[in-house]
This record gives sequence, C-alpha cells and structure tokens, in this order.
Amino acid sequence: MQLHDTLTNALQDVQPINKVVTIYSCGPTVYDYPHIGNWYSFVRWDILNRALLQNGFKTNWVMNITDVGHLVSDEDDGQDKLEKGAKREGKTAWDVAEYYTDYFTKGLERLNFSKITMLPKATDNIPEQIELVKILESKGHTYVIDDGVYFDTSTIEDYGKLAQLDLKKLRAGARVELNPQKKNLTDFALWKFSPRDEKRDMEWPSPWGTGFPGWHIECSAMSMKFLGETISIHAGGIDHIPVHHTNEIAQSESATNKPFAKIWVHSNFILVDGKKMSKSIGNFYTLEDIEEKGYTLDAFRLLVLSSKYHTEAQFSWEVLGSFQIVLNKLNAWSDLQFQGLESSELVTSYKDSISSIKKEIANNLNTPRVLGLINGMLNKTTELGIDSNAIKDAAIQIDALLGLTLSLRKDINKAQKVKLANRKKARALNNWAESDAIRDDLLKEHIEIKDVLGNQIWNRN
RNA sequence: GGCGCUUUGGCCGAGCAGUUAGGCAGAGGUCUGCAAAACCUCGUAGAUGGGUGCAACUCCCAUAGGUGCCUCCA
Repeated sequence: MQLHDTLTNALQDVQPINKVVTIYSCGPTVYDYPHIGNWYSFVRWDILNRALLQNGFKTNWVMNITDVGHLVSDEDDGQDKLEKGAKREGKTAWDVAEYYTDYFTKGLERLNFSKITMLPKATDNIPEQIELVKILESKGHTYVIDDGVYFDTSTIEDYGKLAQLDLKKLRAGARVELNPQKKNLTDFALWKFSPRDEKRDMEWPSPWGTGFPGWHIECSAMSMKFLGETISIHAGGIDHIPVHHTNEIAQSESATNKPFAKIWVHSNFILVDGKKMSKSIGNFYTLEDIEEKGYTLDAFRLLVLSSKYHTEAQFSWEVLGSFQIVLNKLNAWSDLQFQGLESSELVTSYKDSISSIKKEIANNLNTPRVLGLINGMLNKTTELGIDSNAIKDAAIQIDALLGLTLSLRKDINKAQKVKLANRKKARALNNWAESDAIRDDLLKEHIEIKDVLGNQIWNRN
C-alpha cells in the first residue's frame, strides 16, 4: 500500500513496525464543536485505517485529544484555546475539555469510525512531556526566557524540512514583531509559565516553574509513549505542516536521533461554497447542521470519499444533496439482500469487484475511483440478475472498507410482508386498484415498491 | 509585502502526453396496466496567452481567479 508522503513529496510504501502499522493522527482541540472541515480530515484517517486492515495489515492507531496548551495563535503569545473557551462559557477549562471530549467521542460513533486504539489526553501525560523537555535540555536544544522554555531551532541542521521552509525568506516576509527574547523567529515554546498574577485552571509544577506544556510537545511525547520512537504514519491536516508538524519533527528527532515518522500524510481543506470555512462568513457547519437539513452522515461520508485527500475539496448543500441521492441508491441496493433472489453469476462478479476495490484504495487511498468501481458493481446487479446473499456479503465488505452502514439495513416486518403477498395476488387477477392501494399504503410506511422483471422489489426510504 | 498550492463539461470529481473515468442534475428514447426502477443515446470539458513535443487536459513560462502559510477563526 502506498501513500503520498509530504516529506519526500512522493508515493511511499507503508512500512509496518514490528509487523504492525503504527498511526498517529493529530486529534481535536476540545474547546468548541468540531466543524465538518475537522471531521473531513478525521474521516480520511478512518479510511486509512480501514484500507490497511482490509489489505491485511495490523494497525495501531492513536489519536490525541488536545485539552491544554493549544494557543489561539500558533505563535506563542496567544491565549490558550481551552482557557479562552472556559471564560466564554463561564466554566473551568477542565469542564470545557470534558464536555467537548465527550461530544467528540460520540461524534466518532455517529460517523461510524473504525476502532481507534487509543485517544489519550494531553493532560493525562504531563510527566512524559516534562521528561521529553528535560532530554532536550540535556542535549542543549533549549533556553529559558521570561514566559517559558523554548526550543532553539538554530541547534539543528534540517529545521523546516517538512514544509521546505526557507528560513531567510520567512524572516524577510514576516510582518510580526519578533519577541525580543526569542533567539530565532522559528523557536517555539516547550513549556509555558503561568502568568505571575493569575492562577490558571490548568497548571502543573515543573523543574522550570509552574505552567503548562506547549502545544507541540504533547504529540511528540504521546506518540513516542504509545507507539515508539519511530512510527509508520503520522497524519494531520495540511495546516499542521509549517508549524505543528515541523516542530514535532524538530523536538522528537533531536531527542531520539531517529526518524519520527516514516510517512507524513496531510489532508487538504474542504471549501464551503468555494470559500474557506469561517465563523464570520457563516459557512461554519457541524454534524447537527447536516442532520437538521435532512441529510445523513453516511451521505457526508460519501462526499468526503468523492475526492482524494491530497486535493482541495468542495462542500455545498447542493453537493451534499447529490451524494444523498447516491447513498439512497446504495441503500435500495442493500435492501435487495432480504428479497430471496439468486444469481450465481453475480457472486463471481462481486468477488472480482471487491478485490479490485481493495487494490484501488491501497493506491494512495483513491476513494473517487473506488466509488466508480462500486457504481460499476451495482450496474452488474441488474445485468446479471440479483443475488441476495451476494449483496449481503458485498454490503458488509463495502462497509468495512468505507465505514458506511449499508449492511445494517433491516428487513420489512411480517405485516408488511403480508401486504406484499396480497398485492401479488391482486396483480395476478389484474386488480390494479387493489395493487395500487397497497403500494400507496406501504409508501406511508416508507416502503417503496417497484415492479421489476415480474418481481415486486421493495426498498426502505 | 514574502513563499507555496490550485483552476477539468450546469455541479462534484479521477486517471492519463496519443484509446470512455465515474457520479449528480438535464434532454430524448426502450420497457411498462399505472408509477417507479433499469437500460440506451446526447451535450462532446480541461481558466487565459504563449512555448516544448510527431502528439498536451496531462510538461514548461507568463497572466488572471481561488486558496494556504507567514498574521485571530482548521
């Protein structure tokens, strides 16, 4: 299986570590509701995990919960997002973190995520973060100024290799005032001190003074703690490349002298109505907005899968609507699994399709191609005849790969089956009035009837 | 202001230097008690201007739009 690696800007083979593919993906900062852009990225890594599993790999996937230290700005002079959220809501930072962590984990279930091995919180791993700063200090990579312990980026040769940062040009183009105590523009905080006259909700003692960890150190510390010093894949949003991941690499590789991750994958943004999502424009949507407008989260998943993770994608209600239609067709297809039809040719055809689908997703997660293949697969259904068992199996396999819920469809109940039988009798007698009445009746129960090839085919809508 | 990325038909969106992507929407048709579904056909895309090549949507340059980071909201 191959993925596009940001560091080498090329396709690279996924390499297991001790026979397990280890994945670390940067998770949510739990200070507010995640929007569909956040979910868009997380769904990508769910697909990555599923694609690996379905292609025979074992995986160990860790996604962190940032519940402290993520400043409003990536610069180190902004406010802590958690403390700011707490102030806004009149709660403590701990309450805010708990509320949004809970919301997030429920969201993972609502979106039918595959098994994430671990969702560690930054605040549960403070000693490991302090320990990592100590190692960096002992190796001469740090210095202390008024407001914290900083990483001296001039102590390493290849700082900025991920983002291909040209440090001279970065400095020339910068408009912000450099903190006079910082040695280099790119130096970043490893540990921040609590303000002198203020007690923070979240603060811990450290060898350098009471305070809280910088945002980047948590990912390095937890990735190493739970997955080892070198991992197979590190994943995140494209926005993490220039600062967050660049700094993770700097501090991790300085501490261990080993490569931090074999492959770096980044998901691009999804634009809403052609614009970047932002609260001020009012195109800032959540999962609730999707459901309130009558769309399903499966349809949203299809929308995510319709583009490649590496390219910029478009979201609009019109586009989501078109994927809801596609999903409804897939669901109608899945409903055929209850209708006792047989075709041996279809069984073979599906096997071939599923196998090429697995190959295609292993090709840098080419999900748009996968959707094309699934469409071809569905076309075969009418061409070769319908086989209920084959459809049941195929639905299970598609769900395992894409995280849809096609295999969770329910059969109609006994009363509905009786109505269907009565309709068949009426039709045999050319009693169209009776036949149509039953069809209308079932439609009220959201069961739609179509008369295909002499059979009554139903689907739930 | 600096440094990048991107631009495919009404909409979404792939691959590919020369052979159909696919889907959604739309038009026409076949089938059908009706309806729906299904199937067939169609519009014949590649921001603009140059360049390299026997050949460019696919490579290079410029211009324009979008977008990202440096500079709050991913």
